[in-house]
Amino acid sequence: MKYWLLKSEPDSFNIEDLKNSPGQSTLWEGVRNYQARNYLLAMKKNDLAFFYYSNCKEPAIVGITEVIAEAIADATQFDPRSKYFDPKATIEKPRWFNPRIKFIQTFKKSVPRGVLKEVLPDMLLLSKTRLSVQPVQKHEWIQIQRLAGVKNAK
DNA sequence: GCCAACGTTGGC
DNA sequence: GCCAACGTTGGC
Repeated sequence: MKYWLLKSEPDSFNIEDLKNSPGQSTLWEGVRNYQARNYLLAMKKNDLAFFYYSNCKEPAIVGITEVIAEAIADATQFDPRSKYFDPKATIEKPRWFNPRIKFIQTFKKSVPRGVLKEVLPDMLLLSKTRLSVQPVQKHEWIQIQRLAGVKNAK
């Protein structure tokens, strides 16, 4: 099983929005960066992902989601009215794929970027500023849950 | 709101 | 294929 981190701007889609979605799940659409794309393709069912708030007052990891379906062709790439439309993508050869992720929990105590800098200074999140999907190491995963005060961590 | 980092585009 | 120009991300 692998661990991931997904960035979202809380003004556009936050973890409450995910919780309130049908089935408490959503397709992770709209990523148009090749490195992130490769990570999205590598996200497999049962993998877990942190939900991170970017571009906001207090950037932080706020909760946990689980991958429940993998590598679904991103519908927005075929839609000329979508801002994510990709004229080079075809139904036969899609270029962009989504995992479906499900809400697991919102941390009672979110873990701010500032704390991550102190405790886990080597995290990819702190150096790869523009990568919206990233892998998380197991020891980082465990440590962050501890910082968030999660009991029965997995 | 500023601006550094960095990915993408397009002319040559 | 290089690289300047440009656009976006995202912390601060």
